[in-house]
This record gives sequence, C-alpha cells and structure tokens, in this order.
Amino acid sequence: MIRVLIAEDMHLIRGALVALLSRELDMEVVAELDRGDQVLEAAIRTRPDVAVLDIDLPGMDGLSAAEVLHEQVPNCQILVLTGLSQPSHLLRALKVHVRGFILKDAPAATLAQGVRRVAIGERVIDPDLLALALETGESPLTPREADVLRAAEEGISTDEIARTLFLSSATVRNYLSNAITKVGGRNRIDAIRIARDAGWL
Amino acid sequence: MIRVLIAEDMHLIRGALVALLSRELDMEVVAELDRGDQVLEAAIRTRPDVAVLDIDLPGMDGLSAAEVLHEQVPNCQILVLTGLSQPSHLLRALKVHVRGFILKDAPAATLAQGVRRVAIGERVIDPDLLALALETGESPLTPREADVLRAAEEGISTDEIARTLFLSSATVRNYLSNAITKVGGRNRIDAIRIARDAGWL
DNA sequence: ACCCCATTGTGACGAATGTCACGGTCGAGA
DNA sequence: TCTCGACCGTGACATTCGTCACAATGGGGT
Repeated sequence: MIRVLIAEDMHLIRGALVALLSRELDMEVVAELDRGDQVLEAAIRTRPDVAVLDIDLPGMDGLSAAEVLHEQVPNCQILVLTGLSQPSHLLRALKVHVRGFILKDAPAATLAQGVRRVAIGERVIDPDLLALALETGESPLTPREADVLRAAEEGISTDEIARTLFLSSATVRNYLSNAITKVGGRNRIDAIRIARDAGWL
Repeated sequence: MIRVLIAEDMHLIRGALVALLSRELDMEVVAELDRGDQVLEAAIRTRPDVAVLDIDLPGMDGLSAAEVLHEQVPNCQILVLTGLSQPSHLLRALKVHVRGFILKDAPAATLAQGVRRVAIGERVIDPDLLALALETGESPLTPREADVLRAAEEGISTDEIARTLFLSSATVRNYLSNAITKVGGRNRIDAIRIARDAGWL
C-alpha cells in the first residue's frame, strides 16, 4: 500500500484528486492539506511514501516545502503538480530533489502511475517540459535586476522604484536597461512579460 | 438521475472531477470534453441536465460555449467553474444565463451540491464573489481603449500598436492616456495591471 | 595579487511617453 | 432634429524612459 500525502490549495481540486487516487487499490491518501507550511508536520505525523505537492500553495510554496521535506523526511518521495509549465520551476524542482513533475493537463491516469513510479524511486518528468526548461535555461538577470523588474511589474514609476529599493533613479534606469537588453525585450513592458513567462521573476 | 456534462481542459483535473461526481449516487457523467467548441455537439448528443464548464477552454471559452448552449439546448442548466475570481467573468456569465458559478477553491462538496441545485433551477453563486463583481463593476474602457491596452500588454511600442490597429501613433497615445486616467493608473504598465486584474481585457 | 562581475552612482542625449487643447465624422437615442 | 459619446486625428509641451560612457567599491575565484 502506497501512503500518499496531498497538498493542493483549491479545495475542489484537492477533493477531486483524492477521489481519483482513492479509486486506486494500491494506494491510500493519508493526509490532505491546503497550505505549504503544514506539509512537514503532516509528513512527520503520517509518514507518507509519496508527497504530491502543488507548486502554488499559500504559506510556503510547494518547492520550498519539498526542500525541507527532503531534508527532514528523506524517504518520502516528492511529486510536484503544476498548472503552468514554467521552465524555471522545473529547474528549481530538480535542485531540491523532486522525483516527479506532472502538469495538470496530463492524462488522468498519469497521476496514479506517477505516484507508483516515484514510490519505487524512479523519476517522472514530462520530456517536452524538460526540453523546454533546458532551452529556456536559468535567469540571465542578476538578483538586483530581477528586483527592479519585479518592482516595475507593479506599475510604479522609476523613482518610486528607486525609493522602495533605496537606489538612485538613474541606477534604476540602468538596471532596467540591462534587464531589457538581457532578456531581449523592446521596453520594460516587454521585458516584464518575457521574464514573467520564463519564470525569472 | 442527473445527467452531467463536464468540460475542463486540464486532463488530470477533469479526470479528478469525474471521479468526484461519480461517487455521487444521484448523478452520472454522460460526457467529458477538453474543448469549448465540442460542447454543443456533445450536449445535443447526450442531452445532459447540467453542463459544468470551465471558463478557460481551448477552441471556445466556457462563457461563449454557455451562450450557444443556452440557445440551442435551453433545458440544460449551466454551471461555470473558474480558478481565478475575475469579477467581469461573473458579470458576463450572468448575461448568458449561467445558473451557477463556482470557484475551484470552494469546498469539494460544493460542486455536487451545486450540480443538484442548478439541476432544479436554483442559482448557485458565491456571495463574496458577487459582491466583488458588483463593486468592481463593468469596464470603464471603450472598446478601442481596451484594444490599445491589450496591444500595449504585448510590450510593443506605441507606433507598432498604431500600425497593428491602423491608427495614428498620436491617437494611440491619446487612448492610452484616457485608459490610464479611467482605471486610475500611474502609467501604462499600471493601467495594464489594473485592467487585467479586473478582467477588463 | 589579480581579474571578473555585481552593485551603485553621475551626466548627458535622443526617443518615447503622458497630457492637454482642439477639431472633425458618425451612429444611437431623446 | 439635435445631442451625446465613441472614434480618429493634429500639434505642442513637459516628463519619463532607454541608452551610453564612465567611475568607484567590494566580494569571489584563479
């Protein structure tokens, strides 16, 4: 019997996923949560074989939860579930020893099969997504450039960005100029869109 | 027996929703689809009592599908499912005679209950979301202003927008200026963000 | 010790942007 | 018919933005 923990914030979806896995005779759902910061506690208490984590959880995101989970409960295999195919998420997931990475638009049978495969230590990663991740690569932005882009995303003006980040407004313009060049955008809006789509923010 | 049609593009979620509803003894899933433009054909063929439509479907969005469905198969009640709580979606849903509007982070029991209630002609709408929708209201933007904002969202420059919309670049600047003022933004980025969050694009 | 790069800043320049005033056409309603 | 608002445009203006050259500091590697 494979013991499964599920963390997914949308109640309806979580209930539906539990219903899906409950039909499988060789697995049982031993914990279901809606917050990332409850994952560790629940895993210690219920000792699941596999943790199915949504990326986008309140409290603590799924990948951070995966990181602490891997350290504290190393024999629990982790399978990450995500709606968007953001390449950077996969890269980060691999760094924190996630064994499986499944998109929500994968066929329904994939989840149960994925749970079985990560339970025996195999990796389960969509080849298309992996290729996309390798192609997109890591962020070309320095931490500060990413900060400035994130601030610009809010729609605030250059010198408001400067004030919130304690920079000169000229410096902010320089960082934005660098960021625009690096990501290949035409202006800050383009750069924000490109960086967000690639998951670099 | 309540006959249910389900349209949801993410396979895994769709399978899970089917699993959830299949546990209910008083309903059966007679059709499951992943495209909006297949809804009408499937509804005519399977004659469901209730159609559960995701908003965000490929081919034809859920609300457009709801519209044609209401005209062609009027005794099929429609329940819309959405992940984001964009007020404008609810407003449009009400216009096309949708009976129910459920968020994906509602409790799992809500869906089956919602299906039962719309099946007997009741309305099922989250009161919080309704309040938010009435508060946000309809878009203050004229169609053309919305066009220009949508184009600006792509990150292209003002005169590229002008070329794609066959306008003078000065006119584009005027529309953007109007839009920025109307939505209460500080610049075009702010206006794009505000309008997108409100669902006005 | 040296180099590389992130970080932060200045000054300057042209281009893009945001705002305003103004005028015209056209279709929908009062 | 007349008015109103959406639509489209011009011209002008100040401001912001994007880019460049240049310089100083400081942490990490080789």
